[in-house]
Parts: sequence; structure tokens; C-alpha cells
Amino acid sequence: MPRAGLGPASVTGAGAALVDEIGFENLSMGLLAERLGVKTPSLYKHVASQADLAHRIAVLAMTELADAIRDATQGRSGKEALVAGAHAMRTYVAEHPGRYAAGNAAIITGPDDPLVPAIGRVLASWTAMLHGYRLDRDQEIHALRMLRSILHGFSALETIGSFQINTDIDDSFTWMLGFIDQGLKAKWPDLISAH
Amino acid sequence: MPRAGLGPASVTGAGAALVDEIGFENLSMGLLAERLGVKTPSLYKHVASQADLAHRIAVLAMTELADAIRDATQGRSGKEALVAGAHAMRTYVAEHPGRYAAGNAAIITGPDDPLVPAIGRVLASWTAMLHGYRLDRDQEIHALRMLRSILHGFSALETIGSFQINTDIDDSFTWMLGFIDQGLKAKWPDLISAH
DNA sequence: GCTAAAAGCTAGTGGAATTAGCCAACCGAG
DNA sequence: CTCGGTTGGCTAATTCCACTAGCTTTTAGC
Repeated sequence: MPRAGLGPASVTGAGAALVDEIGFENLSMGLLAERLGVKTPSLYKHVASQADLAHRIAVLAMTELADAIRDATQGRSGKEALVAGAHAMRTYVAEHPGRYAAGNAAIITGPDDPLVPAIGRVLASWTAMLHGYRLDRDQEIHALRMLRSILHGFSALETIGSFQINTDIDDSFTWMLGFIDQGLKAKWPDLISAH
Repeated sequence: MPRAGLGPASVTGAGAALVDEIGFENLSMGLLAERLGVKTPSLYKHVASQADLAHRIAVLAMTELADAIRDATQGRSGKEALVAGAHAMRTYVAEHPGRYAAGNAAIITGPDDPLVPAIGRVLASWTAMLHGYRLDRDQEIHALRMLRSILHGFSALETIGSFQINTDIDDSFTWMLGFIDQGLKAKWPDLISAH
């Protein structure tokens, strides 16, 4: 009965790799155990439950995503930073759809949930990038929400194969970022009251 | 042993109501049976499986969503149509999160899947609305994808409670639609090559 | 080497989806 | 009105999965 040398981190990592292959909704303890060359109950020595495992994958995903966006936007500004960050996120979601789904499915358990700072770092990167457009405070919040909506929505629709293949999806993504960049540069004085 | 008077449609409808309450991922045959005052196996006289039930809920959702958007945009154009349609969609998702999740989780089983025309009607409504902005063909496809991304992303993030409460979410939604409207009216000659 | 914690295993338990097969309720034709 | 077939409900059983209990072996520290 040799030991497999597992731990919370390696189990989480293997789980993350697994959900990227089979989809987050198909995650099962039995399958993960098989991948690790171990019987199902052994996993419970390292993670408390399947929900706990999913939560750990979520934290891993948000941390990795934050790093990817930070690295991409580092040293850039304006449209360059927007495009690089957006591209990094789209690539990350495309390569790790299961992890990303785990990140979205996760619920924050309390104020000391490690998911909170992980998500916070993602938001901080976007906020820093948007600062380059010199919007006023309210607009910046709106712009941040819009940006998150667009990037999340695009990646989500792309992942489930919801775009037809007539026109290239990369082109649409590029066009969309150009659209956002142009709009953010325009800075209308009071967009909300416009009718 | 009196009969409950069920059928595929009533089971699907009850299932849709149920997932809106408890979340699509928590759907179970046992819970639905209980709601209908019937034992679990009885449901299989009306739907083939839980997957079949989920698929039927998805078709219902996309059909209802298409109707809502069509009704809202009917007789309007430009920003009015955009705002009315977007508002209709956001409201629908907010009121029927489980159905909408079912619609996104569903996979198209074949060319005669009723989900295909249902989704087609949603897309047709958006396309008709965008026609008012008189974009050229390529741009219209990009704009359609962007619109879907934004609306889906915003609703998805809102549903999972991903927006903080500092600034009003309605304001952000309105601001976002103004942003999109302005950008679509601008019609840059060649946005893709812009650097 | 000895001991105690950690990590693996086997053997359940309980819940959920699904199937088989029975029996009562309905419905149309005589 | 009744009779026979179809339909829709039920109970019982199966399977699969998450999870727990309790045993055993490895391993790290002394």
C-alpha cells in the first residue's frame, strides 16, 4: 500500500485539470480518484467534500486569471492594455473552461474566504487599466461593470459554442474591443440623462 | 388513486417554475414530483429523463425570451428599441433565472431540435433592432455578438450577485446601453484596422 | 527502533435517477 | 351502459455517487 503523495494542492490541481477536460458540471470524486491512482474515499483526507474541492478550484482559477490579466496589462496603457488584458482573459477561459466555470459557480462563504482577495485582484487589474481612460468615478464603475459583462459574456457564449461560424470570432472580439476603446475615449459629459 | 392530469407541457411548466425558485443546478425529479403531488417514477410517463426535462425547459425559456424581446422592440427603433429589448431581456432573466440557465446549459441535439428556431427567433429580434443603426453587414454581425455578450454577461453576473452594491446596478445598465447606442451611431469606417 | 499522526483501504449508508412491472382510471365503440 | 385497450399512476428494485466509519500501513520525529 504505497502512498500517493497527495495533498490539498495536488488534488485541487488535478481536479482543475479534470474539469477543464470533462466540464465542471461533470466533476465527480470517483473520476478524480481514478486519475490520481487512488480510491475515492482517500480524497477526503485532503479535501472536505466535493463542494470544498470545487471551491478550491475556484480560488485557483481566479488567482491564475488575476495573474494572467496583470501580466498582460503590465507596462501597457490605453487600448494596448485593454486589448492585452481582454485577450489574456479570453485565452485563459478558452484553455481552462472548467476552472473558470468553477470560479463562477463558487459562492463566497465568509469574509475570510480566499476567493474574495482573488476576485479582488481581477477587479483591481481592470480598474487600473480603466484609469488610463481618465473617466470620472461613477463612469469608471459603470465602465468596469460593462467590461466585465462583455468579457464574461463573450467567453461564456464562445465556450458553449453559441456563435455561428460564418464570420470569424477573433474578428468580432477585436472589433468589440475597438468599439469599447473608442467609446471610452469619447467620454460624453452625461450619458445617463441622454435620451 | 385519482389522476393528476399531467402532461409533458404541465410537467415542463412546473419544472420551469421550480428551477426559477431553487436554481437550475438543484433540479431533481423527486422535488418536482413532490410539487406536482405525485411520486417520482410517474414523471417518466411524461418526460423521458431529467435531461429531456431540462431540454424542454430550455426550449420554453428561449421561446418566452424571444416573445418578450419581440414584444418590447415592436414598433420602436434606434435607442428606444435597444433599451426596451435589453430591459425586457434583463427582466426576463431576473424573474426566471433557472429557465434562463437551462437555456444556456442546453445542447442542440440535431437539426430538428425545437431549440434551434427558438434561439433563432431571439437572434432575429436583435438583428431587426440593429438594422435601425444601418451598419454594414460585417459590422452588424460583430455588433450582434457584442450585444449578446453584454446582455448575457450582465445578466449572468447580476444573477450570481457578482456586482457590488456601492453604485446602483440599474444605473450601470442604463449607462451601458447609452454607451452602446452612442457607439453604434458613430459607425467608424474601419474599426478593425484602427490601432 | 518506537510511537503517533497521516494517508490509504474496505465496507457500508443514504439519496437520486432510472427501469420493470402491476393495477386503476379513463375513453371510445358497441 | 359496459367492455377493452390505452394511459397514468404506483411499489419495488437497481445502479451510481457522495460521503462516513473504522482498520491498517506508512512515515516522520525522537
